[in-house]
Amino acid sequence: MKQETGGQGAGLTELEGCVLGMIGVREPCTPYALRREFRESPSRYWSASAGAIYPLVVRLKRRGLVRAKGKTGDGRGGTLYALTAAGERALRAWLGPPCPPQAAGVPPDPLRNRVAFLAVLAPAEQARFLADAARRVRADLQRMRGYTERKKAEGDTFEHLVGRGADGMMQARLDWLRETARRLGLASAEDGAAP
Amino acid sequence: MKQETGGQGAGLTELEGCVLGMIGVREPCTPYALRREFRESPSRYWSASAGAIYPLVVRLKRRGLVRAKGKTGDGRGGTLYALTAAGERALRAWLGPPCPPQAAGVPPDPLRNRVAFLAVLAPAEQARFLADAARRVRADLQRMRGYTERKKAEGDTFEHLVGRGADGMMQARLDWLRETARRLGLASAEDGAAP
DNA sequence: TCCATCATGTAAACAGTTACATGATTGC
DNA sequence: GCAATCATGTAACTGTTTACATGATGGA
Repeated sequence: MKQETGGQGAGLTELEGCVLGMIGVREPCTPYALRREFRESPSRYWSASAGAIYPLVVRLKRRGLVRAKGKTGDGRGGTLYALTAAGERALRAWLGPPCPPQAAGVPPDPLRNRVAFLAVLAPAEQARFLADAARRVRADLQRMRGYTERKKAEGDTFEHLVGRGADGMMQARLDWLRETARRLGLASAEDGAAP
Repeated sequence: MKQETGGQGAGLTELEGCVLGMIGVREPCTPYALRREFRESPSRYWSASAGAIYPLVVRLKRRGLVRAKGKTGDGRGGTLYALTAAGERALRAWLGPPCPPQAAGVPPDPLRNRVAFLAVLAPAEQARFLADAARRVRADLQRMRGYTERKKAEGDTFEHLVGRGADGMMQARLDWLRETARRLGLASAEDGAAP
């Protein structure tokens, strides 16, 4: 999947944009630090694998968007990277405005995909599906809130805002799962919903 | 990107699961009908390209999950497909319960990705970004609501529920953009927000 | 007649995945 | 001394994308 979401001539993948942004806000840093960031993020969308990050950084370097800026102080061979002037321009172009259509549009949701085909299940199974989904969404919401609180405590305003955004989405999904159960005339099996 | 979100031994991509589900709820149908469905969906996540659908259907056929079931009545060479017993089992396994962790987790959001790096913009540009994003989200929300209303009028309960889910997400994003502007101390530039 | 749509494919490119591999360093 | 982490890569694979291609059908 190509996943191009950059505005006009940007030509940046969503992951490339994110990596460029991560380097931008905490220059200079090593690719490994980026990997750690991805690994600790509550979103499991990207794998944070070495096979994704290192070739990507090489790509950005070849395009002249980042440049090596020395090594880490400790003896390990960590290469520090920073944005070039072109890199900063590319980051701004990727960010927008204008916001690319893909970015504003309805975000994908695997749960929504599944509900679309719930007709193939018997009502009792539909109820079980919805109850199970709600339980897991609530669990992930709790995990995520820990992350958000930690970021807030660290004074990271923007990462806190990101967490608030994810929070709102998860809350919306919970409300929607409840509404879905109600509309399908199923016992919603509400056990300990968070306020 | 592999995108495996199937439960346990399912081994189905998200797109494969969706196609299997689409065939399941409206058997029998042609691959072209699936393409039309994707094209008319308010979600622009998948391209609905021939290069995605046809090889995918061939894949499902080779795995014994779908089977050809005659041709369309009109003279065009449309091949109708339907689920096999194994296909129905695979669909149920993909749907869950149990709901795979990837499905319940925080869904990706390009807007959230961008807000994470808003620090590289000056406050005035941040305000412009947020206003532009909100405007576009509102526009997409309107487009999407047309689709949802149409589905409701057609009596398609589940597609209506899917629309309601997307609606909730978009609404949550709008609220969040507003909150973000407020927290950053920016003039939110509220022009004609939908209730 | 002509154009849009129906209908099915193929080919090349590419991003991101899993898995494997190596070596240095820190902490116990 | 040993395990975990730091740090950087490589190799094979696969799903999806863009772009191209063909032919038949329906309506203006």
